Amino acid sequence: MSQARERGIPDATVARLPLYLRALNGLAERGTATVSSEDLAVAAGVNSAKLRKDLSHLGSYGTRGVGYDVQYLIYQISRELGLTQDWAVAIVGVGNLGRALANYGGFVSRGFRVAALFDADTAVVGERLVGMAVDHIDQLESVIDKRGVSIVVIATPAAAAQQVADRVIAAGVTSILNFAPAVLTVPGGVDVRKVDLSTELQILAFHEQRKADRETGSPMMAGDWAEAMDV
Amino acid sequence: MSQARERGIPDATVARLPLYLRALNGLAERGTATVSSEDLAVAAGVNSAKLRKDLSHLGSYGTRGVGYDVQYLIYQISRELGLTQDWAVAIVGVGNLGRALANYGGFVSRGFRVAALFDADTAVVGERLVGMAVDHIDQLESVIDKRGVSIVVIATPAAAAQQVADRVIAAGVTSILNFAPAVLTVPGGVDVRKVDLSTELQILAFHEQRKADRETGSPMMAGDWAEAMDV
DNA sequence: GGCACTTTGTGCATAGCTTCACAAAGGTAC
DNA sequence: GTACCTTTGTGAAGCTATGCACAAAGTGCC
Repeated sequence: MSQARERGIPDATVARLPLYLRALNGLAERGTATVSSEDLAVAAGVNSAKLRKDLSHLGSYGTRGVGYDVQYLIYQISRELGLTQDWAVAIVGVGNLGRALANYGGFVSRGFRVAALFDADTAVVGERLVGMAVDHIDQLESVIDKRGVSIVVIATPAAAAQQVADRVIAAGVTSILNFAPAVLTVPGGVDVRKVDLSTELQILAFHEQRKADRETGSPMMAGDWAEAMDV
Repeated sequence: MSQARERGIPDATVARLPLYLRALNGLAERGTATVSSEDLAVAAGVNSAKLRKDLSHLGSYGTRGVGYDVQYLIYQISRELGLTQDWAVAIVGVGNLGRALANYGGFVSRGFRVAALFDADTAVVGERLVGMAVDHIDQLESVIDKRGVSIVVIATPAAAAQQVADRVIAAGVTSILNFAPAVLTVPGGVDVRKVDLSTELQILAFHEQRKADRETGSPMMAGDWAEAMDV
Protein backbone atom coordinates (compact mmCIF):
# COMPACT_ATOMS: atom_id res chain seq x y z
CA MET A 1 0.00 0.00 0.00
CA SER A 2 2.92 2.31 0.83
CA GLN A 3 2.36 5.96 -0.03
CA ALA A 4 -1.00 5.74 -1.75
CA ARG A 5 -4.01 7.57 -0.33
CA GLU A 6 -1.84 10.45 0.77
CA ARG A 7 -3.96 12.94 -1.13
CA GLY A 8 -2.21 14.00 -4.26
CA ILE A 9 -3.55 12.24 -7.30
CA PRO A 10 -1.87 13.46 -10.51
CA ASP A 11 -4.07 15.52 -12.82
CA ALA A 12 -3.45 13.10 -15.66
CA THR A 13 -4.84 10.31 -13.51
CA VAL A 14 -7.90 12.27 -12.44
CA ALA A 15 -8.67 12.99 -16.08
CA ARG A 16 -8.74 9.26 -16.81
CA LEU A 17 -10.83 8.13 -13.86
CA PRO A 18 -14.12 9.02 -15.58
CA LEU A 19 -13.01 6.89 -18.49
CA TYR A 20 -12.40 3.90 -16.26
CA LEU A 21 -15.67 4.49 -14.52
CA ARG A 22 -17.57 4.37 -17.78
CA ALA A 23 -15.80 1.20 -18.85
CA LEU A 24 -16.58 -0.37 -15.47
CA ASN A 25 -20.23 0.58 -15.71
CA GLY A 26 -20.35 -1.12 -19.08
CA LEU A 27 -18.88 -4.28 -17.58
CA ALA A 28 -21.25 -4.13 -14.63
CA GLU A 29 -24.24 -3.90 -16.97
CA ARG A 30 -23.09 -7.06 -18.67
CA GLY A 31 -22.88 -8.73 -15.28
CA THR A 32 -19.10 -9.03 -15.03
CA ALA A 33 -18.00 -9.50 -11.43
CA THR A 34 -14.24 -9.05 -11.65
CA VAL A 35 -11.90 -7.68 -14.27
CA SER A 36 -8.14 -7.73 -14.78
CA SER A 37 -6.19 -4.55 -15.40
CA GLU A 38 -5.45 -5.88 -18.86
CA ASP A 39 -9.10 -6.27 -19.84
CA LEU A 40 -10.17 -3.02 -18.27
CA ALA A 41 -7.33 -1.23 -20.00
CA VAL A 42 -8.53 -2.52 -23.36
CA ALA A 43 -12.08 -1.43 -22.61
CA ALA A 44 -10.87 2.03 -21.68
CA GLY A 45 -8.37 2.25 -24.48
CA VAL A 46 -5.24 2.74 -22.39
CA ASN A 47 -2.05 0.90 -21.46
CA SER A 48 -2.56 -1.59 -18.63
CA ALA A 49 0.49 -0.48 -16.65
CA LYS A 50 -0.84 3.06 -16.71
CA LEU A 51 -4.21 1.83 -15.56
CA ARG A 52 -2.70 -0.02 -12.62
CA LYS A 53 -0.59 2.95 -11.62
CA ASP A 54 -3.62 5.20 -11.83
CA LEU A 55 -5.67 2.90 -9.63
CA SER A 56 -2.82 2.48 -7.19
CA HIS A 57 -3.13 6.20 -6.44
CA LEU A 58 -6.57 5.55 -4.99
CA GLY A 59 -5.42 2.68 -2.84
CA SER A 60 -4.79 -1.02 -3.18
CA TYR A 61 -8.13 -2.23 -4.37
CA GLY A 62 -7.13 -5.19 -6.53
CA THR A 63 -6.47 -8.81 -5.68
CA ARG A 64 -3.31 -10.32 -7.14
CA GLY A 65 -4.00 -13.29 -9.30
CA VAL A 66 -7.64 -12.25 -9.67
CA GLY A 67 -8.10 -8.62 -10.67
CA TYR A 68 -10.50 -5.96 -9.48
CA ASP A 69 -14.03 -6.39 -8.16
CA VAL A 70 -16.09 -4.38 -10.60
CA GLN A 71 -18.70 -3.08 -8.15
CA TYR A 72 -16.18 -2.21 -5.50
CA LEU A 73 -13.95 -0.37 -7.95
CA ILE A 74 -16.95 1.55 -9.31
CA TYR A 75 -17.68 2.64 -5.79
CA GLN A 76 -14.12 3.64 -5.00
CA ILE A 77 -13.70 5.68 -8.18
CA SER A 78 -17.12 7.29 -7.73
CA ARG A 79 -16.22 8.24 -4.22
CA GLU A 80 -12.87 9.65 -5.26
CA LEU A 81 -14.50 11.72 -7.96
CA GLY A 82 -17.12 12.96 -5.55
CA LEU A 83 -20.02 11.30 -7.34
CA THR A 84 -21.51 9.77 -4.23
CA GLN A 85 -22.92 13.17 -3.49
CA ASP A 86 -25.26 15.30 -5.55
CA TRP A 87 -23.95 18.29 -7.45
CA ALA A 88 -26.28 21.11 -8.37
CA VAL A 89 -25.30 22.44 -11.78
CA ALA A 90 -26.45 25.68 -13.37
CA ILE A 91 -26.38 26.32 -17.10
CA VAL A 92 -25.96 29.92 -18.17
CA GLY A 93 -27.05 30.63 -21.73
CA VAL A 94 -30.02 28.72 -23.11
CA GLY A 95 -29.21 28.90 -26.80
CA ASN A 96 -28.75 25.86 -28.99
CA LEU A 97 -25.84 24.59 -26.99
CA GLY A 98 -27.38 25.29 -23.61
CA ARG A 99 -30.51 23.39 -24.63
CA ALA A 100 -28.47 20.48 -25.89
CA LEU A 101 -26.58 20.37 -22.61
CA ALA A 102 -29.72 20.56 -20.52
CA ASN A 103 -31.25 17.69 -22.46
CA TYR A 104 -28.11 15.62 -22.67
CA GLY A 105 -28.87 12.39 -20.89
CA GLY A 106 -25.42 11.32 -19.73
CA PHE A 107 -25.00 14.76 -18.28
CA VAL A 108 -27.66 14.46 -15.65
CA SER A 109 -26.67 10.90 -14.81
CA ARG A 110 -24.71 9.91 -11.75
CA GLY A 111 -24.26 12.74 -9.32
CA PHE A 112 -25.18 15.75 -11.41
CA ARG A 113 -28.48 17.56 -11.50
CA VAL A 114 -29.44 20.60 -13.54
CA ALA A 115 -30.64 22.94 -10.80
CA ALA A 116 -30.91 26.23 -12.67
CA LEU A 117 -31.02 27.70 -16.16
CA PHE A 118 -30.28 31.33 -16.98
CA ASP A 119 -30.56 33.52 -20.02
CA ALA A 120 -30.41 37.24 -20.75
CA ASP A 121 -33.08 37.09 -23.46
CA THR A 122 -36.50 37.83 -21.97
CA ALA A 123 -38.10 35.83 -24.78
CA VAL A 124 -36.45 32.71 -23.37
CA VAL A 125 -36.93 33.47 -19.68
CA GLY A 126 -39.84 31.52 -18.24
CA GLU A 127 -39.62 28.78 -20.82
CA ARG A 128 -39.58 25.31 -19.29
CA LEU A 129 -36.83 22.84 -20.08
CA VAL A 130 -36.23 19.47 -18.44
CA GLY A 131 -38.81 20.41 -15.84
CA MET A 132 -37.11 23.66 -14.98
CA ALA A 133 -38.05 27.25 -15.75
CA VAL A 134 -35.40 29.50 -17.25
CA ASP A 135 -34.50 32.36 -14.93
CA HIS A 136 -33.36 35.78 -15.99
CA ILE A 137 -29.67 36.44 -15.61
CA ASP A 138 -30.53 39.23 -13.16
CA GLN A 139 -31.46 36.52 -10.65
CA LEU A 140 -28.11 34.77 -11.06
CA GLU A 141 -26.69 35.40 -7.60
CA SER A 142 -29.85 34.81 -5.60
CA VAL A 143 -30.83 31.60 -7.42
CA ILE A 144 -27.31 30.17 -7.24
CA ASP A 145 -27.32 30.81 -3.54
CA LYS A 146 -30.84 29.54 -2.93
CA ARG A 147 -30.40 26.28 -4.85
CA GLY A 148 -26.90 25.52 -3.65
CA VAL A 149 -25.35 25.55 -7.12
CA SER A 150 -21.67 24.65 -6.97
CA ILE A 151 -20.82 24.04 -10.63
CA VAL A 152 -21.69 26.45 -13.43
CA VAL A 153 -21.68 25.67 -17.13
CA ILE A 154 -21.17 28.72 -19.34
CA ALA A 155 -22.83 28.32 -22.74
CA THR A 156 -23.14 31.99 -23.63
CA PRO A 157 -21.60 33.88 -26.55
CA ALA A 158 -17.90 34.58 -26.06
CA ALA A 159 -18.49 38.26 -25.35
CA ALA A 160 -20.57 37.52 -22.26
CA ALA A 161 -18.45 34.72 -20.81
CA GLN A 162 -16.02 36.72 -18.69
CA GLN A 163 -18.79 38.80 -17.18
CA VAL A 164 -20.79 35.70 -16.30
CA ALA A 165 -17.70 34.10 -14.80
CA ASP A 166 -17.01 37.16 -12.65
CA ARG A 167 -20.54 37.13 -11.33
CA VAL A 168 -20.79 33.44 -10.52
CA ILE A 169 -17.40 33.59 -8.83
CA ALA A 170 -18.55 36.55 -6.77
CA ALA A 171 -21.56 34.42 -5.85
CA GLY A 172 -19.22 31.78 -4.43
CA VAL A 173 -18.92 29.30 -7.28
CA THR A 174 -15.44 27.83 -7.71
CA SER A 175 -15.97 25.33 -10.53
CA ILE A 176 -16.75 26.42 -14.08
CA LEU A 177 -17.14 24.49 -17.29
CA ASN A 178 -16.73 26.93 -20.15
CA PHE A 179 -18.11 26.25 -23.63
CA ALA A 180 -17.69 29.82 -24.83
CA PRO A 181 -14.68 30.35 -27.08
CA ALA A 182 -13.01 32.80 -24.73
CA VAL A 183 -10.12 32.74 -22.28
CA LEU A 184 -11.49 33.27 -18.79
CA THR A 185 -9.41 35.10 -16.23
CA VAL A 186 -10.23 33.87 -12.74
CA PRO A 187 -8.73 34.25 -9.26
CA GLY A 188 -6.77 31.42 -7.67
CA GLY A 189 -8.81 28.62 -6.16
CA VAL A 190 -11.31 28.66 -9.00
CA ASP A 191 -11.20 25.72 -11.41
CA VAL A 192 -12.08 26.30 -15.01
CA ARG A 193 -12.27 23.61 -17.64
CA LYS A 194 -13.00 24.50 -21.18
CA VAL A 195 -14.54 22.62 -24.03
CA ASP A 196 -13.93 24.16 -27.37
CA LEU A 197 -15.38 22.77 -30.54
CA SER A 198 -13.40 24.82 -33.00
CA THR A 199 -10.14 24.08 -31.19
CA GLU A 200 -10.78 20.37 -31.55
CA LEU A 201 -11.59 20.73 -35.22
CA GLN A 202 -8.45 22.75 -35.80
CA ILE A 203 -6.32 20.09 -34.16
CA LEU A 204 -7.91 17.48 -36.41
CA ALA A 205 -7.31 19.68 -39.43
CA PHE A 206 -3.65 19.93 -38.53
CA HIS A 207 -3.22 16.18 -38.49
CA GLU A 208 -5.39 15.71 -41.55
CA GLN A 209 -3.29 18.18 -43.50
CA ARG A 210 -0.14 16.47 -42.39
CA LYS A 211 -1.43 13.13 -43.59
CA ALA A 212 -2.29 14.70 -46.95
CA ASP A 213 1.16 16.31 -47.19
CA ARG A 214 2.86 13.04 -46.52
CA GLU A 215 0.97 11.36 -49.33
CA THR A 216 1.45 13.99 -51.99
CA GLY A 217 4.91 14.96 -50.78
CA SER A 218 4.13 18.65 -51.19
CA PRO A 219 4.79 20.41 -47.90
CA MET A 220 3.23 23.77 -48.89
CA MET A 221 5.85 26.47 -49.03
CA ALA A 222 5.74 29.74 -47.12
CA GLY A 223 5.00 31.71 -50.25
CA ASP A 224 3.13 34.92 -50.82
CA TRP A 225 1.18 35.05 -47.64
CA ALA A 226 -0.04 38.57 -48.35
CA GLU A 227 -1.76 37.27 -51.44
CA ALA A 228 -3.48 34.47 -49.61
CA MET A 229 -4.66 36.75 -46.85
CA ASP A 230 -5.15 40.03 -48.68
CA VAL A 231 -3.81 42.25 -45.96
CA MET B 1 16.78 29.23 -37.07
CA SER B 2 18.46 25.91 -36.27
CA GLN B 3 16.23 22.82 -36.13
CA ALA B 4 12.80 24.43 -36.45
CA ARG B 5 10.54 23.61 -39.39
CA GLU B 6 11.78 20.05 -39.47
CA ARG B 7 8.24 18.67 -39.22
CA GLY B 8 7.58 17.42 -35.77
CA ILE B 9 5.59 19.90 -33.77
CA PRO B 10 4.82 18.56 -30.27
CA ASP B 11 1.19 17.67 -29.64
CA ALA B 12 1.06 20.00 -26.68
CA THR B 13 2.07 22.84 -28.97
CA VAL B 14 -0.46 21.95 -31.65
CA ALA B 15 -3.18 21.93 -29.02
CA ARG B 16 -2.30 25.51 -28.08
CA LEU B 17 -2.05 26.97 -31.57
CA PRO B 18 -5.83 27.43 -31.89
CA LEU B 19 -5.72 29.35 -28.64
CA TYR B 20 -3.05 31.70 -29.94
CA LEU B 21 -4.94 32.08 -33.17
CA ARG B 22 -8.06 33.19 -31.37
CA ALA B 23 -6.13 35.67 -29.26
CA LEU B 24 -4.46 37.04 -32.37
CA ASN B 25 -7.78 37.42 -34.16
CA GLY B 26 -9.02 39.41 -31.19
CA LEU B 27 -6.00 41.69 -31.42
CA ALA B 28 -6.41 42.05 -35.18
CA GLU B 29 -10.03 43.12 -34.74
CA ARG B 30 -8.90 45.85 -32.42
CA GLY B 31 -6.42 46.97 -35.07
CA THR B 32 -3.23 45.94 -33.29
CA ALA B 33 -0.37 45.61 -35.76
CA THR B 34 2.32 43.95 -33.67
CA VAL B 35 2.35 42.15 -30.35
CA SER B 36 5.04 40.98 -27.95
CA SER B 37 5.18 37.41 -26.70
CA GLU B 38 4.44 38.78 -23.26
CA ASP B 39 1.20 40.49 -24.28
CA LEU B 40 0.05 37.64 -26.47
CA ALA B 41 0.77 35.18 -23.68
CA VAL B 42 -1.44 37.16 -21.32
CA ALA B 43 -4.24 37.27 -23.89
CA ALA B 44 -4.00 33.52 -24.38
CA GLY B 45 -3.53 32.75 -20.70
CA VAL B 46 -0.14 31.01 -20.93
CA ASN B 47 3.44 31.57 -19.91
CA SER B 48 5.36 33.76 -22.36
CA ALA B 49 8.39 31.46 -22.56
CA LYS B 50 6.10 28.62 -23.51
CA LEU B 51 4.46 30.78 -26.14
CA ARG B 52 7.79 31.68 -27.68
CA LYS B 53 8.93 28.09 -27.69
CA ASP B 54 5.68 27.02 -29.30
CA LEU B 55 5.98 29.64 -32.02
CA SER B 56 9.62 28.78 -32.59
CA HIS B 57 8.47 25.35 -33.72
CA LEU B 58 6.73 26.96 -36.68
CA GLY B 59 9.76 29.00 -37.65
CA SER B 60 11.34 32.28 -36.72
CA TYR B 61 8.52 34.70 -37.32
CA GLY B 62 9.20 37.36 -34.70
CA THR B 63 11.41 40.43 -34.75
CA ARG B 64 13.64 40.95 -31.76
CA GLY B 65 13.06 44.20 -30.02
CA VAL B 66 9.64 44.49 -31.67
CA GLY B 67 7.51 41.39 -31.37
CA TYR B 68 5.31 39.55 -33.85
CA ASP B 69 3.37 41.01 -36.77
CA VAL B 70 -0.20 40.09 -35.93
CA GLN B 71 -1.44 39.50 -39.48
CA TYR B 72 1.61 37.55 -40.50
CA LEU B 73 1.45 35.35 -37.44
CA ILE B 74 -2.26 34.71 -37.99
CA TYR B 75 -1.41 33.57 -41.48
CA GLN B 76 1.45 31.33 -40.39
CA ILE B 77 -0.55 29.62 -37.67
CA SER B 78 -3.55 29.24 -39.96
CA ARG B 79 -1.38 27.68 -42.58
CA GLU B 80 0.24 25.33 -40.09
CA LEU B 81 -3.16 24.25 -38.81
CA GLY B 82 -4.41 23.74 -42.35
CA LEU B 83 -7.01 26.47 -42.17
CA THR B 84 -6.05 28.09 -45.44
CA GLN B 85 -7.97 25.35 -47.13
CA ASP B 86 -11.60 24.41 -46.80
CA TRP B 87 -12.61 21.37 -44.80
CA ALA B 88 -15.90 19.66 -45.47
CA VAL B 89 -17.34 18.44 -42.18
CA ALA B 90 -20.20 15.97 -41.76
CA ILE B 91 -22.27 15.73 -38.62
CA VAL B 92 -23.76 12.35 -37.83
CA GLY B 93 -26.68 12.44 -35.43
CA VAL B 94 -29.05 15.39 -35.58
CA GLY B 95 -30.38 15.32 -32.05
CA ASN B 96 -30.07 18.19 -29.64
CA LEU B 97 -26.32 18.16 -29.72
CA GLY B 98 -26.05 17.71 -33.48
CA ARG B 99 -28.33 20.67 -34.03
CA ALA B 100 -26.38 22.79 -31.60
CA LEU B 101 -23.16 21.90 -33.40
CA ALA B 102 -24.61 22.62 -36.82
CA ASN B 103 -25.80 26.02 -35.67
CA TYR B 104 -22.73 26.85 -33.66
CA GLY B 105 -21.27 29.96 -35.24
CA GLY B 106 -17.62 29.62 -34.40
CA PHE B 107 -17.76 26.12 -35.76
CA VAL B 108 -18.39 27.07 -39.34
CA SER B 109 -15.93 29.95 -39.18
CA ARG B 110 -12.49 29.88 -40.67
CA GLY B 111 -11.85 26.85 -42.81
CA PHE B 112 -14.71 24.58 -41.79
CA ARG B 113 -17.97 24.05 -43.58
CA VAL B 114 -20.85 21.76 -42.64
CA ALA B 115 -21.20 19.72 -45.82
CA ALA B 116 -23.53 16.96 -44.69
CA LEU B 117 -25.91 15.97 -41.92
CA PHE B 118 -27.02 12.42 -41.20
CA ASP B 119 -29.56 10.79 -38.98
CA ALA B 120 -31.13 7.35 -38.65
CA ASP B 121 -34.55 8.71 -37.69
CA THR B 122 -36.74 9.07 -40.79
CA ALA B 123 -38.72 11.77 -39.00
CA VAL B 124 -35.62 13.95 -39.06
CA VAL B 125 -34.37 13.05 -42.53
CA GLY B 126 -35.24 15.73 -45.06
CA GLU B 127 -35.40 18.48 -42.47
CA ARG B 128 -33.36 21.52 -43.43
CA LEU B 129 -30.74 22.93 -41.08
CA VAL B 130 -28.25 25.69 -41.81
CA GLY B 131 -29.26 25.46 -45.47
CA MET B 132 -28.65 21.75 -45.66
CA ALA B 133 -31.05 18.81 -45.84
CA VAL B 134 -30.53 15.95 -43.41
CA ASP B 135 -29.64 12.72 -45.23
CA HIS B 136 -30.49 9.24 -44.06
CA ILE B 137 -27.62 7.31 -42.55
CA ASP B 138 -28.01 4.77 -45.37
CA GLN B 139 -26.52 7.36 -47.71
CA LEU B 140 -23.49 7.87 -45.46
CA GLU B 141 -20.83 6.42 -47.76
CA SER B 142 -22.07 7.89 -51.02
CA VAL B 143 -22.65 11.38 -49.65
CA ILE B 144 -19.29 11.47 -47.88
CA ASP B 145 -17.62 10.50 -51.09
CA LYS B 146 -19.63 12.88 -53.29
CA ARG B 147 -19.13 15.93 -51.08
CA GLY B 148 -15.50 15.30 -50.25
CA VAL B 149 -16.07 15.07 -46.50
CA SER B 150 -12.80 14.60 -44.65
CA ILE B 151 -13.80 15.25 -41.04
CA VAL B 152 -16.75 13.60 -39.33
CA VAL B 153 -18.38 14.70 -36.10
CA ILE B 154 -20.17 11.92 -34.26
CA ALA B 155 -23.08 13.20 -32.19
CA THR B 156 -25.07 9.98 -31.95
CA PRO B 157 -26.02 7.99 -28.86
CA ALA B 158 -23.11 6.00 -27.44
CA ALA B 159 -24.48 2.70 -28.70
CA ALA B 160 -24.27 3.80 -32.35
CA ALA B 161 -20.89 5.53 -32.21
CA GLN B 162 -18.60 2.61 -32.97
CA GLN B 163 -20.70 1.48 -35.88
CA VAL B 164 -20.75 4.97 -37.36
CA ALA B 165 -17.00 5.23 -36.88
CA ASP B 166 -16.42 1.92 -38.66
CA ARG B 167 -18.51 3.04 -41.60
CA VAL B 168 -17.00 6.48 -42.06
CA ILE B 169 -13.51 5.00 -41.77
CA ALA B 170 -14.39 2.43 -44.40
CA ALA B 171 -15.54 5.36 -46.53
CA GLY B 172 -12.06 6.85 -46.27
CA VAL B 173 -12.42 9.36 -43.44
CA THR B 174 -9.40 9.56 -41.14
CA SER B 175 -10.39 12.36 -38.75
CA ILE B 176 -13.19 11.99 -36.25
CA LEU B 177 -14.48 14.25 -33.51
CA ASN B 178 -16.47 12.11 -31.11
CA PHE B 179 -19.09 13.58 -28.80
CA ALA B 180 -20.64 10.23 -27.91
CA PRO B 181 -19.62 8.91 -24.49
CA ALA B 182 -17.94 5.81 -25.89
CA VAL B 183 -14.40 4.63 -26.49
CA LEU B 184 -13.87 4.26 -30.22
CA THR B 185 -11.56 1.57 -31.51
CA VAL B 186 -9.99 2.64 -34.77
CA PRO B 187 -7.18 1.41 -37.01
CA GLY B 188 -3.83 3.19 -37.08
CA GLY B 189 -3.67 6.36 -39.13
CA VAL B 190 -7.11 7.47 -38.00
CA ASP B 191 -7.23 10.41 -35.60
CA VAL B 192 -9.98 10.55 -33.03
CA ARG B 193 -10.52 13.39 -30.65
CA LYS B 194 -13.21 13.19 -28.08
CA VAL B 195 -15.24 15.77 -26.26
CA ASP B 196 -17.01 14.45 -23.26
CA LEU B 197 -19.30 16.56 -21.17
CA SER B 198 -19.72 14.20 -18.26
CA THR B 199 -15.98 13.59 -18.05
CA GLU B 200 -15.37 17.29 -17.69
CA LEU B 201 -18.03 17.60 -15.02
CA GLN B 202 -16.55 14.68 -13.11
CA ILE B 203 -13.12 16.26 -13.13
CA LEU B 204 -14.62 19.47 -11.78
CA ALA B 205 -16.48 17.51 -9.12
CA PHE B 206 -13.24 15.90 -8.02
CA HIS B 207 -11.56 19.24 -7.45
CA GLU B 208 -14.67 20.74 -5.93
CA GLN B 209 -14.90 17.89 -3.43
CA ARG B 210 -11.27 18.27 -2.56
CA LYS B 211 -11.75 21.97 -1.88
CA ALA B 212 -14.71 21.15 0.37
CA ASP B 213 -12.72 18.44 2.19
CA ARG B 214 -9.91 20.86 2.85
CA GLU B 215 -12.28 23.34 4.44
CA THR B 216 -14.22 20.98 6.64
CA GLY B 217 -11.26 18.71 7.30
CA SER B 218 -13.36 15.59 6.80
CA PRO B 219 -11.73 13.41 4.17
CA MET B 220 -14.58 10.91 3.79
CA MET B 221 -13.60 7.50 4.99
CA ALA B 222 -13.79 4.28 3.02
CA GLY B 223 -16.73 3.08 5.02
CA ASP B 224 -19.54 0.72 4.23
CA TRP B 225 -19.41 0.91 0.51
CA ALA B 226 -21.95 -1.85 0.11
CA GLU B 227 -24.47 0.25 1.97
CA ALA B 228 -23.89 3.29 -0.19
CA MET B 229 -24.15 1.29 -3.40
CA ASP B 230 -26.66 -1.36 -2.43
CA VAL B 231 -24.99 -4.27 -4.18
C1' DG C 1 28.52 54.87 -35.64
C1' DG C 2 27.74 53.87 -30.96
C1' DC C 3 24.98 53.13 -27.00
C1' DA C 4 20.90 51.89 -24.47
C1' DC C 5 16.84 49.45 -24.61
C1' DT C 6 13.59 45.86 -25.99
C1' DT C 7 12.25 41.36 -27.16
C1' DT C 8 13.11 37.05 -29.43
C1' DG C 9 14.85 32.28 -29.63
C1' DT C 10 16.88 28.62 -27.03
C1' DG C 11 20.18 25.88 -23.78
C1' DC C 12 19.48 23.89 -19.63
C1' DA C 13 17.52 22.22 -15.41
C1' DT C 14 13.43 20.45 -13.47
C1' DA C 15 9.10 18.36 -13.09
C1' DG C 16 5.68 15.22 -14.60
C1' DC C 17 4.05 11.41 -17.23
C1' DT C 18 4.48 6.88 -19.50
C1' DT C 19 6.10 2.35 -20.09
C1' DC C 20 8.77 -1.64 -18.99
C1' DA C 21 9.79 -5.31 -16.29
C1' DC C 22 9.67 -7.87 -12.20
C1' DA C 23 9.15 -9.10 -7.30
C1' DA C 24 5.45 -9.86 -4.19
C1' DA C 25 1.04 -11.73 -3.28
C1' DG C 26 -2.89 -14.20 -3.78
C1' DG C 27 -5.49 -18.29 -5.83
C1' DT C 28 -5.95 -23.23 -7.24
C1' DA C 29 -4.90 -28.08 -7.73
C1' DC C 30 -3.24 -32.07 -5.85
C1' DG D 1 1.77 -28.01 2.36
C1' DT D 2 3.86 -27.32 -1.97
C1' DA D 3 4.22 -26.11 -6.64
C1' DC D 4 2.45 -23.51 -10.20
C1' DC D 5 -0.21 -20.01 -12.28
C1' DT D 6 -2.10 -15.39 -12.63
C1' DT D 7 -2.18 -10.65 -11.81
C1' DT D 8 -1.20 -6.74 -8.99
C1' DG D 9 1.65 -2.84 -7.39
C1' DT D 10 5.81 -0.35 -8.08
C1' DG D 11 10.98 0.77 -8.79
C1' DA D 12 13.49 2.54 -12.38
C1' DA D 13 14.37 4.26 -16.95
C1' DG D 14 13.07 7.03 -20.67
C1' DC D 15 10.47 10.55 -22.71
C1' DT D 16 7.89 14.92 -22.99
C1' DA D 17 6.74 19.31 -21.40
C1' DT D 18 7.59 23.46 -18.64
C1' DG D 19 9.86 27.59 -17.24
C1' DC D 20 14.03 30.12 -16.13
C1' DA D 21 17.51 32.92 -17.62
C1' DC D 22 20.43 34.81 -20.94
C1' DA D 23 22.93 35.57 -25.30
C1' DA D 24 21.80 37.19 -29.79
C1' DA D 25 19.52 40.39 -32.62
C1' DG D 26 16.95 44.02 -33.69
C1' DT D 27 15.26 49.28 -32.97
C1' DG D 28 15.92 54.06 -32.28
C1' DC D 29 18.13 58.08 -30.34
C1' DC D 30 21.90 61.15 -30.42
